[in-house]
Amino acid sequence: MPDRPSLGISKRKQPRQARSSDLVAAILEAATQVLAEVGAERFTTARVAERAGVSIGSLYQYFPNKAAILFQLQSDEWRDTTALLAGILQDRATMPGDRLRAAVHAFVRSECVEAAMRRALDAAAPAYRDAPEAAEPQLAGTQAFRDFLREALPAVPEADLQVAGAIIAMTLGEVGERISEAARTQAAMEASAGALADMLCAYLDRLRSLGRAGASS
Amino acid sequence: MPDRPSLGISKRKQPRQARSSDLVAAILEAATQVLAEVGAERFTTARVAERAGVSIGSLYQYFPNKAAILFQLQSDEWRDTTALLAGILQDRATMPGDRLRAAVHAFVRSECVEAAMRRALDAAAPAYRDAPEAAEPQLAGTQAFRDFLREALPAVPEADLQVAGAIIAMTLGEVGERISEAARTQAAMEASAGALADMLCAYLDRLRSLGRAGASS
Amino acid sequence: MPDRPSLGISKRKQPRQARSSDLVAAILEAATQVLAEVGAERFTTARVAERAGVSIGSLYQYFPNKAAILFQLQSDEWRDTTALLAGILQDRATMPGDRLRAAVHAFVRSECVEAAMRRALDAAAPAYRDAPEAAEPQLAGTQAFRDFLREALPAVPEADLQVAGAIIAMTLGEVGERISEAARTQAAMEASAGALADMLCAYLDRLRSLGRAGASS
Amino acid sequence: MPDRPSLGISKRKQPRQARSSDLVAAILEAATQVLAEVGAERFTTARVAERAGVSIGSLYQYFPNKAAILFQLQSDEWRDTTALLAGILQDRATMPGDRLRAAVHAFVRSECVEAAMRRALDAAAPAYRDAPEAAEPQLAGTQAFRDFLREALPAVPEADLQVAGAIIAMTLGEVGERISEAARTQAAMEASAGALADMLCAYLDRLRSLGRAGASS
DNA sequence: GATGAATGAGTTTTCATTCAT
DNA sequence: TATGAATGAAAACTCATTCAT
Repeated sequence: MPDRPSLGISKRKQPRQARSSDLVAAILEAATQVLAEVGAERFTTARVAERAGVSIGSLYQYFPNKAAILFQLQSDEWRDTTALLAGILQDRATMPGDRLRAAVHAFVRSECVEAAMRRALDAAAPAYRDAPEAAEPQLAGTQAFRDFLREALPAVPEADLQVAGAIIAMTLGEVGERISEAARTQAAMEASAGALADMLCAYLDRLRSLGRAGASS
Repeated sequence: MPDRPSLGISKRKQPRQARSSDLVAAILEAATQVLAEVGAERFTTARVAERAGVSIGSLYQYFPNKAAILFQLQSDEWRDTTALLAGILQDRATMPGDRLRAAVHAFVRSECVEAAMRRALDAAAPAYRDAPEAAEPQLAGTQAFRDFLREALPAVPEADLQVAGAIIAMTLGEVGERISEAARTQAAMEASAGALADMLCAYLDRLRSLGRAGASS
Repeated sequence: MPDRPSLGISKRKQPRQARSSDLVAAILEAATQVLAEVGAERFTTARVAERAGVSIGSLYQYFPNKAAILFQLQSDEWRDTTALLAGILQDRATMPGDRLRAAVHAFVRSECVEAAMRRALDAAAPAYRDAPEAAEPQLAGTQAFRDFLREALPAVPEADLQVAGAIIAMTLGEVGERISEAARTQAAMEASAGALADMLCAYLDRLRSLGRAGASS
Repeated sequence: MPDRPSLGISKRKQPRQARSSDLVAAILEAATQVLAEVGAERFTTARVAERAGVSIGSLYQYFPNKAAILFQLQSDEWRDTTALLAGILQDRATMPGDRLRAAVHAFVRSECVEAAMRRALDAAAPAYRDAPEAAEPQLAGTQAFRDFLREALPAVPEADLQVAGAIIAMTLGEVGERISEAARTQAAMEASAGALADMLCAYLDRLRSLGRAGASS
C-alpha cells in the first residue's frame, strides 16, 4: 500500500537546529515549485527531494509521508490568508461593509497570484484531507469572521453569528477561489469579486436589520 | 494511471443494444459504489470492472479510459442537479425568494444524500477536469440561474444578471456542497442551509432594489 | 497467450467465391494501409478489420491469425519483386552486367516507393518469420539469380553458381533495402545504388574470369 | 509496451559505485539471456528483472525504459564488432584484400556465435530504432571501412570512398548476418562467407583499378 | 544524522482470439 | 456465414517508503 498514509501527518520532529529548519524550508519551497510545475498528479516525494537538493531519506526524516508535506503547504497558505483577512476585518477605522468588501478583493487577488498552486493543492487535498489536523486551519479562518461579525453586529445573538460567520467564510473561500480560477481577464475578475462582495454585504446588512429588529429566527 | 490520459474522454462506442446499455449502466453503478467505498484515491478500473461483474476488457470497450467513467458520473450528477434546480426555480406560482430558498434546501439535501460520492468525485476531478467536455455542464447549471434572475429581476440589465447569476450558481454549488460535507447533524445542516438561503435572498433583494433604482454600478 | 500463433499460417480456407476473394483482398489492402499508417507496433487485427469494413470475426474466417496477414503481405511483395527482377535478368538482348545494374536500380527504386511499408513489414517479421512457409519465397528470389548466373556464366560449375546466386540475391535484397531506407536524397540513393551495382558487377566479372580460367576453388 | 516509449533512451543514472555497475551488468547479462531464450516478442522488463535477480524497480532505476536495455545491448555488440573489424582492417602487415577477407570470416563467425541473440535484437530494433542515439554506432562501423579504403586505395577520390565504404560496411553487416542465420552447416557457412569475401574483394580490386585509371565517375 | 539504492505491489491499458447469437 | 461483444492475461512503468551503509 504505497499510497495510504498509515499514520498521522504531524511533523515527525520539531526541528530545533538552524540546519534542520533550513532543510524543512527548502523542502517546502521545493514542494511548492514541484506542485506548480508538474501538478498534483505527478507530485512525488522523489521530485521534491531532488528539487530541494536533499536526499529522499532526509525528506522522510522531517516529514512522515507525502501528505504531511502537502498539508504543511496548505496550512501555511491558510495561515497567511487568515492573517491577511483578519488584518483587514479588524480595522475599526473602516466601516464593516467596506472592510468586508476589501477582504473579498484582497482574497481574490491573493488567490489569483498563486492560482496554479492553489489548484494543485486542491487536487492534492484527498491526500491530506482526512487527517484530523486538517480540520483546524479552516476554523481559524472562520474565527476571524466571527470576531468581525460580533463587532459589526453586536445585537445579533451569538448562535446566529456562529452560523453566519461560517457561511461567510465558506463563501469567501470557495467562491473567491472559483472566481480566481475562472476569470480570464482582470476586469472579469474584478467584476465577479465585486458581485461577491455585494452579496456578502447584502447579507451583512440583512443580518444587521434582523438583529436590530430583535428577532433571531 | 501511468498518468497521461492519452486522449479524449468521450464514449468509445454508443451502446445501441439493450445488452450494451445494461453493461454501461452496470459499470457506472459499480463505479459509484467503488467511489463511495474506497474513495477517489483507490478508485481503479480493475475494481470497477470487478464490482460490475464485467471483464476489464469490456469496461474498456465502453469507456476509453478511467477519466471517462468519472466524467460520466459527474455529468449525470450535474444533469440531475440542474434539472432539480431548474424545476424549482421556474415555478412562477411561488415567489422568487421562496424559490431560491427552496432551491438551496433541495440542493443541500440532495448533496447530503450522496455526500461521500460527491466528495470522491471532487477528489477525482483532476483526472477529467482538463477535458474540453468538462466545461459545459457547469455553464448549463449557470443558465438556470440566469433565467431565474431575468424573470425575477426584469429591471436589472442583462450584463449584471450574467455576473450575478454566475455568482449565485457558484455559491450554491460550492457552499452547498461544503455544508453537506461539514454538517454533523441534520439540524446543523438545516441551519447552515437556512443561512445560505438568507444570504442569497438578501442578495436577490439587493439586486432588485438596485435595479429598481435604475443604477447598475 | 494472445500472441503466439499456436498453429500454422496458411490460409484457413481457399476462397472460391467472388465474395470471399473480395473480402481477402479488402483485408490485405486494409492491412497495407494500417501498416503504413500506424506501424508494425500498433498493427492490430481490430484495426485491419475496421479499416477493411469487415467484422473481426470475418477476418478470422479467412486468416487464422495476425501473422498470416502479415505473411501474406510479405509474400505478395516478394512475388512482385521477384517477377520484376526476373523480368530484367532474363532479358537476353542486354548484356549481363547491364541487366544486373538495371536490376539493382529497379529494386532500390521499388523499395523506395514503399519504404514505409517495407520497414513496417520488417518490424513485423518476427510475427511470421518462424512459420515454415516463410522460407520459400526467398528461395524463389534466389532462383532468378541462379538462372541468370547460369546463363551469364556458363563455364562456372553449378555448385559455385548456387552459392554466388544466393550471395547476390541476399546482397541486393538486404543492401538495397538499407539504401532505400537510409538515403535522404534522390541523388544519394542513386549514388549508393550505383556503387552497389558496381560491386555486384565486379563480382560477376570476377566469377566469369575465374570460371573461364577453369579453376573453381 | 503500452507502446509509446515516452522519451529518450539514455541511461537514467550513471552507475558510479561498484554495486551499481554490478547491477547494470547483471541486468544486461540477464537481458541477453532472456532475449536468446524467449525471443524479442516475449522479452519483457519483468522477465529481465527476474532473471537478473533484481526487482523491477531497480531495473527502472538504471534504464528508463525497455528500449534502453535493448539499445544498450545492441550498442555493446556494435562496439565489440567494430573493434574486432577495425583491428583486422588496420593490420598493414597484411595485404588489403586478405584483410578484407579475414574481416568477413571473423564477422560471420562472431555473428554465428550469438546468432540467436542477434536475431532477437534485430526483431527488437523497432523499439529503439527511432531514438536519436541509435544512429551513431553504425556510422562508427562505417568509419573503420572508410579508413581502410583510404589506405588501400589512396588514388580514389574521397567522395567515392565515402560511398564505397558505406556499401562495403552495409554488405558485410547485413549479408554477413544473413549468412550466419541461414547457414545450416559449418561448411556451408564458410562457403558463403568465402563468396561474400570474393565479392567484396572483387569490388576492392575494381575500385583500385578505376582509381588508378584516374577516372572517378 | 544523512544517503540513496532497493523494493514490489499496484495502475492503466491493449489486443489476439473466441463463440454465442 | 457473419457479427462484434466479451475475455483476461500481459505488459510497461511509477512511487511511497524503508533500511543498510
